Amino acid sequence: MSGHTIGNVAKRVGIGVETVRFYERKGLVKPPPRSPAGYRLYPDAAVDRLRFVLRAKELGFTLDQIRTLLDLRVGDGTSCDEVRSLASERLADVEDKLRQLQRIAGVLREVITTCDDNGRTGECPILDTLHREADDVA
Amino acid sequence: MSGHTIGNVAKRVGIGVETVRFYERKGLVKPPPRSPAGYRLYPDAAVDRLRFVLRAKELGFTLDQIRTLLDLRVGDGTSCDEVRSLASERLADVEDKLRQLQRIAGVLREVITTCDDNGRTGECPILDTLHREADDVA
DNA sequence: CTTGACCCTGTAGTCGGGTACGGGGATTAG
DNA sequence: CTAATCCCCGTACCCGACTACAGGGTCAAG
Repeated sequence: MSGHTIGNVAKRVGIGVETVRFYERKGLVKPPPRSPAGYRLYPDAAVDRLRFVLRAKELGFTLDQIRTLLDLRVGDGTSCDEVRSLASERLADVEDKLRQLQRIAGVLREVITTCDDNGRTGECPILDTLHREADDVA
Repeated sequence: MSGHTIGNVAKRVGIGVETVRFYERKGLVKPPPRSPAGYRLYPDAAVDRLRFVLRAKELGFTLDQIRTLLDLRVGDGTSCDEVRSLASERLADVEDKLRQLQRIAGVLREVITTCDDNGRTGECPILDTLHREADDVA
């Protein structure tokens, strides 16, 4: 009735049931209520939470970092100051990643258009571009 | 004379010598010339390349992906079309990551300012925000 | 000409993040 | 009723990315 089985949830987000249980052990999804027979019965929110985990993972966050991201909601024992400073730390990480990615995106665009113009790879100053990029950041 | 020893290079970029050799085995840095005694002697470019690897890793690229990024310069045997399509693929990845990160950054900023306004965590609709975010993306 | 800080090549161990059993109950379709 | 399919728990295994030896050569300082 109320709640999706683990297999159902797993299929929705495109991962295995083992992985969902693994994330539960790691504290990334909270243990859901159980059916009389002991089956996990997930609320809809669990699906969203799992999707969030997967996206964050794609972006290079570790499971630990993702947990602290999600734990920002703790609410009761934690002061707003703590939450804010945690969030600020994460925001700084994220903004740094954004800057780096924008550089890489720029380089790739340059590579692509440069290649467009002349037909041969030998003339594409790709590694040079990557080098300049690397120097800039260094 | 011409070239930095592995330890020197490793210290400059802030990793261990073992890791540099590991990256060489993985094809992320090309084998440098050797001294008569067999010591690796790296050109300055190697330092840049290593820094690039580290940044890319931070951004959630696997070592394999980073290698293909760096191999874009191959030049001789590869056609410009190949290079362009590789670069386009990577660019698509990168742009996707950028979008996701921008969302997360937005959520974090919202969390921070919301927390600013009222003093207590219980009132910060943080998980709600994360949820809305997750729903949007779904 | 020795001592200490490097370097070399292996190979083995670690850690994060899963993935795959094995043995056993629950549910549901026919 | 029974077979297929799902779920439970626990343990063991796997892969990517390091990290740490072991055993031995090199080099600059004193």
